Amino acid sequence: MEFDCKNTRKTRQRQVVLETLKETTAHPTADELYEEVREKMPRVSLGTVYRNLEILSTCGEIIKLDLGEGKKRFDARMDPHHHFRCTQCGRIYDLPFIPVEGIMQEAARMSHFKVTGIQIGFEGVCDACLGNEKKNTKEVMQ
Amino acid sequence: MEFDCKNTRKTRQRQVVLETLKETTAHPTADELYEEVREKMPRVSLGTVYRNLEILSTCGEIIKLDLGEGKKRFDARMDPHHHFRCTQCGRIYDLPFIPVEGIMQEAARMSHFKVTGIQIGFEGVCDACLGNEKKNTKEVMQ
DNA sequence: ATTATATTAGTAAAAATTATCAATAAGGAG
DNA sequence: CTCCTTATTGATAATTTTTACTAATATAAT
Repeated sequence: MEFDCKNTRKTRQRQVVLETLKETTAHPTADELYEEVREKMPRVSLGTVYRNLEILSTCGEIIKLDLGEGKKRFDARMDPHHHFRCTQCGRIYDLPFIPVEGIMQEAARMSHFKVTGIQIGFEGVCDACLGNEKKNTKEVMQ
Repeated sequence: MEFDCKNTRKTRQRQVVLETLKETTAHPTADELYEEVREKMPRVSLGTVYRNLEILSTCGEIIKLDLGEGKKRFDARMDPHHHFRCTQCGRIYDLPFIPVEGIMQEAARMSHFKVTGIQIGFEGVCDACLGNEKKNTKEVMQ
């Protein structure tokens, strides 16, 4: 039942998926990453990208993000940090880490539940959109 | 382009959707709420439930939640509070509000972005699952 | 080299959500 | 109340995102 990360094999596909994700800071979706991986491995399948992203995140090599867009995004940056989504251009930015242990402890204290994780997503308007309102979504996306 | 909440009509379907959501604290998905609404209005369509949940949340009458499950949930409780998802039984619990202005200001200060919103979702193990580990998912869901 | 099995490509299917459209009904004007 | 505009509905199709299936292949241990 439990997935065993020690029994995974170092396949070429999995290496390319991880390596390609590490090359970007754009927090791509599975489909977006698939397009990039295809440039290196034209015969790779979308299912393989999905499967490897799932395995890599389960095994703690990458992070699976859900910023409330109805699809998942992935991030190979593993040091503690937060994410910010610009509501105008849709870009996802990294934000430096802000300690959240206090909030988690407070939540645990009030609920008596065992709080093991916290998902924080910031949203607002990014520098580019603040300074240049006339750029539309298409022009600044990705 | 911008949706105008003042031009909406008070339809029977919209009223029943809102009223039904207000009757529960289970944070139902659109599909789950559809089943409940059908008991009062057997001929209502799933699309109507989706559409009204979208309109009601856009107009600030309910809250749309995304706790990273790959589907949206809805909440008619409008006072400030947080959400906790039990990773064992899947239930969503309300948690009292914990002030988050400090974190938002810190994020804005570090990024120089305009931070307008923050999504926080806690996860862990709830009281019921902590105290009674042998209950499985099926038994305790909903 | 042999072997066990994790993984793959390709495809189908599932799940969640959105779009389409003729028919209906809300709500304002007269 | 009646007429009229148009927001909304039910029914269904289509889209989007993700997962499942399967025979063939590749990985890594023996």
